[in-house]
Amino acid sequence: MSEERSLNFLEQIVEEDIAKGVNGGRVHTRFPPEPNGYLHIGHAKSICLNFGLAKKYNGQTNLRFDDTNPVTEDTEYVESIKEDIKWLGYEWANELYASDYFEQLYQFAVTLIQKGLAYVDDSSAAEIAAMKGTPTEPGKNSPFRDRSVEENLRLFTEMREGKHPDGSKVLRAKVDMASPNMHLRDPLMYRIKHAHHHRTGNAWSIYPMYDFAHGQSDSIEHITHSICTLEFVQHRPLYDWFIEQLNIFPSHQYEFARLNMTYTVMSKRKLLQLVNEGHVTGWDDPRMPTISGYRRRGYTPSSIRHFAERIGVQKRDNLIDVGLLEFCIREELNKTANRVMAVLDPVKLVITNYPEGQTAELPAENNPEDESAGSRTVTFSNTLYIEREDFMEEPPKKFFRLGPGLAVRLKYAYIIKCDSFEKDADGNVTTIYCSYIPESLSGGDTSGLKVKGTIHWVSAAHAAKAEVRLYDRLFSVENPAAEEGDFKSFINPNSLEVVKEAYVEPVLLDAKPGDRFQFLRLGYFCADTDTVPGKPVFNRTVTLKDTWAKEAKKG
RNA sequence: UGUCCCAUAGUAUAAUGGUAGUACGACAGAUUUUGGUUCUGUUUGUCUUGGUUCGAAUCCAGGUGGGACAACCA
Repeated sequence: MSEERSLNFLEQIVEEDIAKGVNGGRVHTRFPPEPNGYLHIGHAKSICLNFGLAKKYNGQTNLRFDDTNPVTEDTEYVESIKEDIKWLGYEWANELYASDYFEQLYQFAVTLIQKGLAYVDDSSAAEIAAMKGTPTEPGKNSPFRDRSVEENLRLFTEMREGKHPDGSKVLRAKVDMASPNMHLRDPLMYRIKHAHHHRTGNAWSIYPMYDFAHGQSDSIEHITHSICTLEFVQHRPLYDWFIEQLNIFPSHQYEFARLNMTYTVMSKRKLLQLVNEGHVTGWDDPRMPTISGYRRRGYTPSSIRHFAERIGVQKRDNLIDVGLLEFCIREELNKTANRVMAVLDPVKLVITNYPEGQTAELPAENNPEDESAGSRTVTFSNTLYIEREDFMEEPPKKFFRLGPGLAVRLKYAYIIKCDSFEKDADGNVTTIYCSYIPESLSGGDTSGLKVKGTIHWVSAAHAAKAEVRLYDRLFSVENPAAEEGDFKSFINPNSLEVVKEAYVEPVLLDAKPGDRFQFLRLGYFCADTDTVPGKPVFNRTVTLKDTWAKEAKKG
């Protein structure tokens, strides 16, 4: 019965540790965001990894905000991050903040000073950078490197007391200015910032650097497996150094490759730019790769979790095809979304042999993949709207839709044949005239006729109106971050098309924000938060697979 | 002229010294009252050169290629 699935490299590490009895077999992970932006799909990978690992091995996961830089952080971000994690379906064991440990971290720093392993440096940022050397040249010792323990203690106390201005002093670890690892060249531990912190207010005028806070925070929480992305590989020796010198709980860090996805960008800095410069409407714009963006777009938590599972985890750089994410949401929505008819680009169709004013309520199944979804009725009449795209004046050979002399089935209704059509002065088709076959009604077809195509429609007199927002990829190149020049110059100008008045089945008037549907033959749509009673707004989550579009493109 | 990480179909990811498999994509066909879904089939891969071994994607060495590191950011 056991499912034979191979383990990813993190699961292997955890299983080996459990087998060896490391930490008594305990597994405790954490997800450590900085509250300076919204979570994106790359964070979702990390969340699924950290929470998923703990869940699988009966462990726990902390949510810890690494809030060590008061000037970029905000409670708005804290709240959005918590909401997104919950929405993804995960529960944290403890909600914690690096700022909870500020006093403890301060004491750690004092301990290092006392051991002669940290010193106050009065050099400017530029001087420190200059003395740092380069990756291929060793650095130089700071002239302040050999201050006495007493002087260091006094100055560090004064820094805490706010007696020195921003930038005038820092506390550095005394490691090795000649180390080939840049992060070991006397890294900064504390800097002076007379800034208001979202949780500690004005209590502190010094704040620990990430490198001095992160590893010890994991240690304080007794995190067993500290999982992060590849760029921190070379920081690990420093974290291990602090842990060893302070003789505290040895958390171990393991690194994986961050998620990259085609046709999008995945850095908070770039996403912030898109928001601030108005290229999108906000962090939750449905075109954004943020979790809140995907939520608004109509993605489900499970589709994102399945995506995270399918992409796997490794240490090599990757660029995942966004098509895989789309596959994951289609796969789910195909089974769960009710079908409904909507015409986005309408053209009028008149059935000349169907009595004017007569109507019929025709049964329509809600979901062919799920019988329990039941059925509804749709109103039929002699005047309909169909999709403009479903009619061609001079159709090519394999066009299985409407054209002069061609026949199609109207979904849930009759087979019709096109007799004629009218155009306006500009050459646009204005009305299509058809005749219907009375014996061909769906469910009781005795006509013996076979048609290749079935199209969707709505009755002109009975249709409701809705706004529909059609989204396409935000960038027009596969890997905007890798292109030369400003990534914003690769923004897809057609990433959003708004249909102000689409004609839809009246049932959609009752749609509530978050409700998901398949608009037959068009795609999956989700009622937007802008929806108000009687005036629905729909976001296109993803199109259906369209083999005809592909065929047509081939020409 | 440094240190570290990495290298398997188009994209991801397995195979943990013993038959190179899976998913997505692509292509072809069947089914279909959604050109959807479903089903069947096809296609394409171990960066390179040596070494160890009865046997190497896997272990070792050299090369090549990609990535990371010089924020008082995280």
